[in-house]
Amino acid sequence: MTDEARPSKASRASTGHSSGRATIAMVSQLAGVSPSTISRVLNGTAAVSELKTQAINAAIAKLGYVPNPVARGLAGGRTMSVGVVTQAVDSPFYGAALHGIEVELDPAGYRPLFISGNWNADAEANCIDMLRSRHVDGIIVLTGRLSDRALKAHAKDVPVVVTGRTLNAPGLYSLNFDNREGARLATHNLIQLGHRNIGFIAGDRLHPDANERHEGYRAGLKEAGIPYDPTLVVHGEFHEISGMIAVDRLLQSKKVITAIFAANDQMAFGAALALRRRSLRVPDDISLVGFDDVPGAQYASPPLSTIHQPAYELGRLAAASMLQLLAGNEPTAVVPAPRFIARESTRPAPG
Amino acid sequence: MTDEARPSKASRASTGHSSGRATIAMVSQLAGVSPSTISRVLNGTAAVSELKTQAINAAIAKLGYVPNPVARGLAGGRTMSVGVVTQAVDSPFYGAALHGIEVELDPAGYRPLFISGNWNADAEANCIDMLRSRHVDGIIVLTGRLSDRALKAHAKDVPVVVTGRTLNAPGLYSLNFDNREGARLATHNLIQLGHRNIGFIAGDRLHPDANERHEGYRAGLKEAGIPYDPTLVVHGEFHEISGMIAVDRLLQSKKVITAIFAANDQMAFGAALALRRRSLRVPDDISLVGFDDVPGAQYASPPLSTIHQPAYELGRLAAASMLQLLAGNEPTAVVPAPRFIARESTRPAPG
DNA sequence: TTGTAGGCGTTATCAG
DNA sequence: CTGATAACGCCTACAA
Repeated sequence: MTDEARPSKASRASTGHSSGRATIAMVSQLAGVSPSTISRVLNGTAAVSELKTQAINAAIAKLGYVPNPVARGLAGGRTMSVGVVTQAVDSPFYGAALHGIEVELDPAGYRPLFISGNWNADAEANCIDMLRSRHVDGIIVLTGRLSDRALKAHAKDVPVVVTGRTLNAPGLYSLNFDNREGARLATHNLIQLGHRNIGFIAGDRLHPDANERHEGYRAGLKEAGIPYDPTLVVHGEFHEISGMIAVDRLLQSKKVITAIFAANDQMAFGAALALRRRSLRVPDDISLVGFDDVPGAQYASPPLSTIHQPAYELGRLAAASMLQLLAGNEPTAVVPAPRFIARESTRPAPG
Repeated sequence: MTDEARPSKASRASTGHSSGRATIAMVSQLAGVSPSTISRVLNGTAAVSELKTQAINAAIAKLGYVPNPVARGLAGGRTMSVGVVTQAVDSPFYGAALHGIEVELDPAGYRPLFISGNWNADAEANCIDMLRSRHVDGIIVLTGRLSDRALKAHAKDVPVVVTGRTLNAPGLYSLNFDNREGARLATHNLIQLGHRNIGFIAGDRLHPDANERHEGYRAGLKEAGIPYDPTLVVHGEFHEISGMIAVDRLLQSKKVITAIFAANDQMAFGAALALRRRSLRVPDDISLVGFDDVPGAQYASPPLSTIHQPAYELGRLAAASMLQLLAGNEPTAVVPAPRFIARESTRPAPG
């Protein structure tokens, strides 16, 4: 039923393969108009008489003509593709963002070209070079480590949208999630539940997000008048094992701890497992809060309370902004504020 | 202004590349050789004298020349990109596979062009059309719903690698993971632990994998002489909620059940949560086994026993096979056999 | 408003 | 072995 369902396309001659075969020259002949005029109606480059426009559109429809992006790219026009520098195609977080980008770009006819930078500034620079050699029409950088300067430089040649930082420049738009506020919120909620001895599993120091979240933790403590105790803070590297190790360290310190806030969900999962190994129950013995709200958080045992980071949405916004930039408009997207999602890994502090 | 902004080009130590500004014409001039000859050494299209070859290579290095893939594509040569039709960029499983593809393709100079088919045959057909209009050099289809016939037809024009089915044709290579054997293995292991009343949470009937896994469950039962009881089987749709609902249904039947085998990890997580809600403990009261071994399985609470499906590896193998096809060789990749990963969600049956 | 001519950077097809 | 000479399919002056 896959193929039979498309008799119109199947009936077309040649290879039996549909799109992309017809060229502008063929349309030109069928419509009795010069190729340039066709290009004009296609790109809205100049006004074309109503009559010819119709003839052209008819011919295009009849031939099932679709412009060849490759030729377009060579000719200096648009490739209809936007490069996306991500950090890891796997990773629940980036995966969702990429999905959002794809969904938003698609109806506009653009295709994303994903490429992983692997948290490495040099690699990212290469990625961008590669994307530019491929003539992408725009570049979206998801939380890269590239310098602001480099980004601005690229923005002079091609529209750039970057997430994870705030940066203004012509042809450049940035979308920044408020990590600090998110972490403050998490801490605040724990405090509201009566917790005062809150362990913090921080992220990789080299990671900007990690530092912002750390700040947010301190801010949350401060506004409640709780002194910041460095011995309650352990640094991890954003993956599960870090969370497990962190819990061991936290518990070794013999300090009283009734809650733990991990700088991302993955470390929170690791922490949950480590606690389980020590027969400490979440949330009965210790409350636990994560950050990101990855897909798995909702169905973890117990479901993890966390700060929701709108990854999918962020992807869509980044793509939408790119589309606006491409259209010569000023992007207007605003990143949603962090939200605390109360699930079952938190409960009021004892006493 | 574009170029002045990059004074550090030479100072970039390691990769020392510069973005593809230099053209073949420039190399031609510097080396005192015709463009065609340069193309020849670049593609190994024909033998070139040692002397000129060196001059050319020197010029290329000096100019930091990198061929323009777009122009290449137009000229009928290779685009150096291979299309990848996946089902969902997010999804831990496909994410890992995509990563594997990217890693394997990269050193060969090829770039993957990802596009999601969203489990829809028509959408997949469009994806492929789009990829072809973009002149990709090859197409990798990850477990699509496209008909075998359609795939074979495409393989006539461009190399195709497909996973999730077994299919032979010229220019086409398939990589199939043995789902049936994996499910048999899971069932077998549960039986080895003494379980005889094993509930099965099956997957979406429309999904080939689901049916194969269902068969494997039956095979495992049969080889142990345990009769297949349809009331112990509930169909889900491969996501967590399905797992939760399935557990409810399974428990309502009032049958004795000491273990549950879910056709994928996500449903297993859902099942774990539903059991928790009913105060049934895993594995103390009920053993649980999943399928896929997604990244989160290892750090779930408790860590989930499951069948390891080598997603990353599969991606690499698919890409490697594509590279072989592209080189005109016969692929030789073989998918690793399923393995049962014993973790902490299973234990011997009571009694 | 429209057509013509040239070029984008490579590869392929010819002759030598 | 090597160099001209066409394409590839489209866009953008320039001219009409």
